[in-house]
Amino acid sequence: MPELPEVETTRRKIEPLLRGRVIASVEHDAPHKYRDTHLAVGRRVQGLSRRGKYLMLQLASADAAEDDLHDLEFIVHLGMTGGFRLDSGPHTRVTLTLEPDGAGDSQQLFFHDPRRFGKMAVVRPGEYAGMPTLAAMGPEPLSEDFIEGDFVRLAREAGAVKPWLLSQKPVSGVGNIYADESLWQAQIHPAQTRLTAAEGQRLYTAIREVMAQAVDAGGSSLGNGVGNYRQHDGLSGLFQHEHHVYGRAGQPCPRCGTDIVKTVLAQRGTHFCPKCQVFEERPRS
DNA sequence: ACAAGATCCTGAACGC
DNA sequence: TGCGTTCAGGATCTTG
Repeated sequence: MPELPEVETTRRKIEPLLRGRVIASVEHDAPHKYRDTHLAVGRRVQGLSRRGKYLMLQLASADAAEDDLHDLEFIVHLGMTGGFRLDSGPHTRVTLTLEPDGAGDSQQLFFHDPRRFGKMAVVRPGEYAGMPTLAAMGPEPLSEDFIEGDFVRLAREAGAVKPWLLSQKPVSGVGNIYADESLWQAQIHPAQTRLTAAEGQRLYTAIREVMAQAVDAGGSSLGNGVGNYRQHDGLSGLFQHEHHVYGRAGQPCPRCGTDIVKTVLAQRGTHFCPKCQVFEERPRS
């Protein structure tokens, strides 16, 4: 469920609750999904960062100064349905308890994850063996590391463009919703292979624009389904109101009025405009 | 090397 | 109302 905009929104919202606090306990079952969390106990959260759809809490010793380097990373992946909440509930999978800070701030944060696809692990900084997607993560779409020329060059050799984006290798953080939205904006068919330079440039720009707008809107919250993304305080994102194709099968394309089509590509629901996004056969030469 | 499929899970929505 | 089927925003491992 959560893609870059939802994970970034989560980061911004929970960082003030965690920064500077010492972790008193991390309680959960299913240790294979939440690895080495005991290493976080007694450590201070120096800050929260994000890579693609992964959140990482920087941990240092409890007596570390504010600007000391962290020596552990507490990595969180929200999976399809994970999110942090201020209250526990039937789908609470992990309970994070903080040492009192004397300011009366909340002492617990609950990781809620109905489908249990979320994962956590405490590792030494940068040690991402066992997390191949994170280890091979492409550049952040909203950073200076995301370079148009590099992206266009890679896209010329790529297979079907949507699965290629979902691999997280050409660029990080793009999931099913934002892949469909970016491809619609760039007017490229989701199954198109071997993008032209013009297509690659349009897609590069579209990804940056769509991601920036979605982050500004606090991400997308969809329907009432099990995977409905919510912020820790129960608030919804607003970007679902800006969707042009995702979840709009049978409704008119905002650009040309043709009915939006939904198909399945790489086992993912895929929405596009059959008139604006035309597939062209481009065999490997 | 790459693509396609199966797998991990649960619950909401839909059809009969 | 009740039951079975289908579907869901992701990552990863196996198979071809």
